[in-house]
Amino acid sequence: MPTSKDVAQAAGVAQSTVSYVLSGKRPISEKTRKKVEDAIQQLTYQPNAGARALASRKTRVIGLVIPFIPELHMASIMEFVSVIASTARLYDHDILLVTEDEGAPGLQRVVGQQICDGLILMQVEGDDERLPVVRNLHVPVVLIGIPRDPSGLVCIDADFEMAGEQCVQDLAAAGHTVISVLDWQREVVDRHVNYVERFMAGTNKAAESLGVKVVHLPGGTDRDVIADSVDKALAETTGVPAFIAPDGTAQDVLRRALSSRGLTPGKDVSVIGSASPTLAELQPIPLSTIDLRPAEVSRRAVKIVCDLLQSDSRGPTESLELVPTAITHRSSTLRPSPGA
Amino acid sequence: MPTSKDVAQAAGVAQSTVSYVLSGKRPISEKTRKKVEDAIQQLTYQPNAGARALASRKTRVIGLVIPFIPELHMASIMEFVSVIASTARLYDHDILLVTEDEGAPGLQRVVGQQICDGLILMQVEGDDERLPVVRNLHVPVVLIGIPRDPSGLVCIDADFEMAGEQCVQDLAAAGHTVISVLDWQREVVDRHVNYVERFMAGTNKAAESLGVKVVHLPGGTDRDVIADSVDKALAETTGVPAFIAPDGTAQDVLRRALSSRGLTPGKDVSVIGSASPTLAELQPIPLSTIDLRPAEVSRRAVKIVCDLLQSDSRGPTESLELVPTAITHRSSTLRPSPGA
DNA sequence: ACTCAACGTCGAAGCGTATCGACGAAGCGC
DNA sequence: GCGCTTCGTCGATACGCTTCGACGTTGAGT
Repeated sequence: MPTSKDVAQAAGVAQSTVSYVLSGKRPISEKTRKKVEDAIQQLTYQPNAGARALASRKTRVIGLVIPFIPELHMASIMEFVSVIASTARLYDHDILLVTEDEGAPGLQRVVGQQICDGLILMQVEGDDERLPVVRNLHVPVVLIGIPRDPSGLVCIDADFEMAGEQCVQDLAAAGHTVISVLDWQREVVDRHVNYVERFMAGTNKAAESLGVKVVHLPGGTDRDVIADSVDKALAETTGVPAFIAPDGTAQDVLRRALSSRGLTPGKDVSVIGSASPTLAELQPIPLSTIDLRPAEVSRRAVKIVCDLLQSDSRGPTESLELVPTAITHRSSTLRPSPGA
Repeated sequence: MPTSKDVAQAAGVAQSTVSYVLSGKRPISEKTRKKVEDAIQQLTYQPNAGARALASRKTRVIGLVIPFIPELHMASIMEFVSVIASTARLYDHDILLVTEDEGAPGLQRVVGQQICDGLILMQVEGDDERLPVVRNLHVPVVLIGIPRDPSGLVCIDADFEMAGEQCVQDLAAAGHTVISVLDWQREVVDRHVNYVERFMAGTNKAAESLGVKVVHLPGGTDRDVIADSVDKALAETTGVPAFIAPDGTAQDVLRRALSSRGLTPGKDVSVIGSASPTLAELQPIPLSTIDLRPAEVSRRAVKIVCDLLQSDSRGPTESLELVPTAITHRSSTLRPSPGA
């Protein structure tokens, strides 16, 4: 592998000049720049990341802590991961995977060994055990998800409360007076993942202001649980029943339960699921969805870390961003009745 | 951040001694080792990755090239990613994400800048444009998937041919004489991903030796396509129909098409889907599955790279490993009739 | 014509680790 | 008791880059 010294030699300049051509941190004459760039081309020189990191104290790597619990909707997690990795490249950074099972020590490891310049944590719980550690890490950390106490932390997430409101408003506008909301899986609820509560709060708020009734029911992927929830919902409803299934994993089971009871979404029942535009395409039926904007959340998370990295802010930072959500109508919900 | 020099000072030894304590590459007396380890503890010393990489010419990082095309079954991709990351830690390595859209230049980048010591590529196509580059990279590369010409490459994958055989054998044993196989999505088939062909070959081979009929039909997630395929299959079948859906994305749509025709899996139709044990749990019905062993494939891929890394083999290596698959019976298939 | 400020380039000093050769101290056989 | 190996430690150097201070060169201003 050629080094910058080889390039310097080939171009007839000093090694430091090569470095300045690459970094642009000092003015270089057009003539010299050309000589150096030609030499780089010819030798197919690429700077050594280790040496660069050692000298500059920047690795240009961001650690991404990913969850893998089957109860989460993996397709959507993957969308986060993928967009985060692509976006990081736009900022000339790379992504290092850290699995959630490494826990807090894992964070200390990658930061302590200076493998990463910053971190992004996914699936942050209400009282995440890693939070105290995060607060004391001297590198930028962005949380995807809002913990119970976000003080001293930088957080971003979809606006789940808005999402809840939008779903209820939408169904109310279509004439539904009783709306059933399937909860996330027990495993998720029990972790006090804050978005569950925010979503539910949104549905309640909208229900109150619109004078409709919202019924919360157990969700998940267990067939019997869902069947039970559906039966309860049907019992509570006089008109056309409506369901909101914000948890991606519950959608298939719900659809199945409805269809086995002879109910067709968009005809004798309304269903709003959750999916990004990308994933909605793959649904077995044209599902009306609430888009929780995983791609946008991912992009912003990366931007925030990179901005913090650049501003080199060592002081404690704190911020909270909520990304607006949006409903997309497909044929699984009733149209608003103009007469209503 | 403390350095090894600080540790040396605190322990009253030379810096090189600290290094030898950590690496174990030279004998160290019990007394000295203890002093050094205490100092490390006290200072919470962690070696600097950049400096280590620079001096040792090893980064302890493996690049993982991930696909993100919606047509793939993302939940299963995520299972690969997650297991690969965890396994890498067992070998004291980390995983750097490289997205597929960086293409061949992306590989040259991470290897050229010496960000990684080795690579794992997922979703390798039959005539992958990256193969010529891979052959000339002077680092270990493991492909998950088998290209058309695997010469000079190290490949691993599930044994899709075995999987195809097992599915057909199983359904034949349950008394089915006509078996319909849903193909992968067009987008996947058109990329000549080799596992598609291997799976189909397996089904044909078994069909021939068992004297049953295998019908190949278009798959994917398009409702109309699947509906069409189901109708064709039903027309071809006299007894109880049987379906194999090796592509995870097609399963939901297939189930829906069957149920809307009044067919119940395990009763008047047999269905074998594809899922790892982890993911099978989350299916809306107890689906009999072919397990394509993503976790095992992942573990072995990591092991192979790490072994190659250790043996430091610069010479061209070539190998091909197939991981045996297995069928798990749940209630979506008929039981073998003892009288048959 | 002379001063002074850019401008462009160079040399050298680190950054923190791994590793090689050297060297004193023991332990062995004869 | 002598030379010899083995053990345990040290000092020095190399790894490839960034960055700082220094220095020669121009061109503008007076």
